Amino acid sequence: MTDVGPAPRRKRMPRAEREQQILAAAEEVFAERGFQATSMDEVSLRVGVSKPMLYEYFTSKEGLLLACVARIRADLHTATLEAVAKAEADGPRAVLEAGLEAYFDFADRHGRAWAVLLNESVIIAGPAEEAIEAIRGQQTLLIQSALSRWLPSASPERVAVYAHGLIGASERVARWRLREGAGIRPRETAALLADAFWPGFAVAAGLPAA
Amino acid sequence: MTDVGPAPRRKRMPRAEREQQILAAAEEVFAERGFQATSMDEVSLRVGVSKPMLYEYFTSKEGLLLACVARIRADLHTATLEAVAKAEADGPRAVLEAGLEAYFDFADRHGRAWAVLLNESVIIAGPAEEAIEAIRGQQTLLIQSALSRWLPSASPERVAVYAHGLIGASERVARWRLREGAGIRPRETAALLADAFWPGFAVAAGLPAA
DNA sequence: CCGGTAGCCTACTGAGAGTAGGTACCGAAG
DNA sequence: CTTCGGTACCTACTCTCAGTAGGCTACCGG
Repeated sequence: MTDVGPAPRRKRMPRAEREQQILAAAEEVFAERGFQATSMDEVSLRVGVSKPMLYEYFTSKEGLLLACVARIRADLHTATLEAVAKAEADGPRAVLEAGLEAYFDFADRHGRAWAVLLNESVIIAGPAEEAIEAIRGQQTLLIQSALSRWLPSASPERVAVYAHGLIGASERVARWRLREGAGIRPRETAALLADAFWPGFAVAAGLPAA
Repeated sequence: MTDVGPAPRRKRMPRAEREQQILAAAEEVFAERGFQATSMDEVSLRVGVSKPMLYEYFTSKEGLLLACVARIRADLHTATLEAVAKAEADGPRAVLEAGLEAYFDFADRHGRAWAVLLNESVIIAGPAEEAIEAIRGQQTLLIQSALSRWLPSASPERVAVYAHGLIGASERVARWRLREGAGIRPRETAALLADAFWPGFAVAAGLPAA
């Protein structure tokens, strides 16, 4: 029982920095174990900070998840925006493809973290569910606005269905790629999915489907 | 402290029947509260049976969820099959639309139970995740086989992407309908989503996109 | 050098998943 | 009718883990 002093006493650190550390650790653990099987004790252990800190900064386990989701979604959002902006000049079909490719690429790079944080582990039933849907809503809005620019004559319902359909399709295809190992690259996947949707968009816009 | 005997002693019942009772109650509670917030105690209370029974029959909380998922998925599967079979004579586009309509209709009828059991609450990270994906796989296979009949010249990757895309799109659109109240009927929703996908299918099949 | 506060901790409570180890009931064999 | 076996069922736990109460300490401005 050679007790070397009362406690190791971690180093102090400004709040913002600690928050980032915690988020990084939490993202890891969530990705490894999934939300359900993640324990706050393990996260705190991995950061090297005590549990009440996590609650101080993120209120609850769901809060912590939510913060992770918000962060990774924001990254996804900017990545997509960037890709889309670059393709803008090449016309709508190129934009669609670039957006999809950015998405699959992002999913590839973030592996299970992407799957857990943005899809499966969205367990929550209460207010957090709303919050997560709200975050997803940004993405939907982005697509909806792009769509209604290209399809000015389409009804709002049509635009909504197309936008949500596109998002759902992307998510599920990305998930499939993750699970099957999928020897098919983001670029080709994007092209295939664009093939599925583009003719529909073209028809709705009154253009030839080619 | 007027204790009226040691316990009310429920009625005995053959296993299969009890299992159905339990599944019904569990589906209710899962739908109301979501997986996370559902307690086995509450389920057992609602069935009027003690907790160890649930574990005897379903092994774990995840096992119970899984059984619910399997049951509701099976219902969905037969509903879809039926609708599709009826539309078979009217050609592929009709089949697509009928399948989608059956899906949205099913989601409408089962409300939150559908959302929780088939989408959001799929929390699980371990083997249960696999099991759930496997169940979903049936549906994917169904669509894939239909697709490869209509698009005999398409590569397997293309068929896979289209199939997963279609499923993802349906799920997300159904979810959107559920959340927004969506004053748009299953029939019209199906037509819109079919509009989104059909031209792509037609192009892939080498037909006019009309 | 002396508050004030922001970052941090130990040590608890309570809820709920899962289990050990029985008891009551029923049909069949003796 | 009685014992035997099996199946449905129960009470009363354990243990893990989210979340909290309450206090200590390092650092900064005055």
